Amino acid sequence: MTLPTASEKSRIPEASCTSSNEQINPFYSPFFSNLTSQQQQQLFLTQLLLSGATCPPLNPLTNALQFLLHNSALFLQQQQQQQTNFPPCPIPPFIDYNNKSKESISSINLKHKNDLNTSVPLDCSLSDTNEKSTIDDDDNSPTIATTLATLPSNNSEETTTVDGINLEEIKKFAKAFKLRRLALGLTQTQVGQALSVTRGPAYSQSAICRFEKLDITPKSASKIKPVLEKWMREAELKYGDRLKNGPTNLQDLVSDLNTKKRKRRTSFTPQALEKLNDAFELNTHPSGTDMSTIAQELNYDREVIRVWFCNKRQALKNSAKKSKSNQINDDNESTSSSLMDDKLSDTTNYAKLQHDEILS
DNA sequence: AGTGCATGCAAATGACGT
DNA sequence: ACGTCATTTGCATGCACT
Repeated sequence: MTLPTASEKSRIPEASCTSSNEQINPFYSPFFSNLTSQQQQQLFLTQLLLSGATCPPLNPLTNALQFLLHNSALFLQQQQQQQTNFPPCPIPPFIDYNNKSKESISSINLKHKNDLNTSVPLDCSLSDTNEKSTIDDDDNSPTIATTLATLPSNNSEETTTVDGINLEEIKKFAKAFKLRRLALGLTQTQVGQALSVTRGPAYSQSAICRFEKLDITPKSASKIKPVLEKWMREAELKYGDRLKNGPTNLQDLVSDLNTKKRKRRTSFTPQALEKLNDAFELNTHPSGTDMSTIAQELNYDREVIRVWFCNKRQALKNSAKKSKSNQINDDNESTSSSLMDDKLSDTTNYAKLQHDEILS
C-alpha cells in the first residue's frame, strides 16, 4: 500500500555496496597462501602492529603488504579465539585501495578514524577519547550513557552495577563490538539485516546504533548483548574463511532460518490514520465489533487496530499529564516570584500545600 | 547523489489488573 | 479478553560527509 520510502530506497544500493566491500584482490592471494609458518605469521603480526595498519599505502606494493599483514593477524587471532572468549583484541580493517571506491575508503578512514585508532593497541584497553556525553532529557528510564555520565570518575565496581547489570562491562563490550564490526567492514544496517535472518531475536540498525552509543537502558542492553556476542563470534569465523577463500555473499554469514520475531512495525497510510483519528474523536473506546469493522474497512489486523487505540489513549493521557505539569511549573514560578519578598511563611506553606495537593 | 549513523515518534510488547 | 502503564524497539528521516 505505502510507497517505498527514502530509507527503503537507500537500502537497495547498500546491498551492492556490500559486495564491493567483500572484494579481495586476487592478485595478492598467492602471497597469503605461502604463509604457513608460525614464525612468519608472528613476524607479520609484529610488523602490522608496528606499521600502523590504517594508513593509506603509497603504492600497490604497500597495499599488498598490508593485505598480508592483515590476514595473518586475523588468522592468528582466530586461533587465539578458539581458546579464549570474545572479545579478542581488535584488528584494523584491510582496505583494498586498488578495488575500493574512494568514498568507502574515506568513510571508513575518516568517519571512524578515532575508533580504529583506539583499536590498534594489543591490550584492548578502552580509552574514552571520542566519548560524547549524552546527557539529554529527564527521561524516567535512564540510559547507560546517562547513568555512567552522572557517576564520579573514580567509580568503583559496585557503583557501576544497576540491577545486577555491570554497566562498565557492557560499555567495554559495546566498544569492542563496534571496533570488531568496523574491522570486519560491516555497517550497522548490515549487522541488523544479518540478525534478522538468524535464529533468535533480531535488532534493527537503530537498535545497534543505540547499543553502541549506550543510548539504551541497562536491562535492554543485557538482553541485546548476548545476541550480538553470539552473532559476532559466528560472523568472525565465517568472515575468516571468506578472507582466505575469496568473495562470498553476506548471506553466508547466516545459517539459521527464521523463528518467531517481533512483529514488524506497521506503517499506517495517511488515509488510514485520518480515518483512525476520526474514529478516535468519536469514540476513544470502540467496542470489539466496532474495531473489527474499522479493521475490515482499512484492511489491517484487528489486533493492530486495537493496539493503535491503546497507544492513542496512552499518548493522549501522557500529553495531558505533561501539559498539566508544565502549567503547575509555570504557576509555581509566578507564585514563588510574587512571594519572594513575603517574610511570612504562612502563604508559602499554603502554596506548598496546594502544590502537593495538585501533585498527589 | 550516495552512504552510514543518529534520533523522534509511535507501534509492539510485557506485566499486571479487572 | 481486554484495559492501563511502562518500556522496548523500528521506521522514517535528518544530518554529516564524501
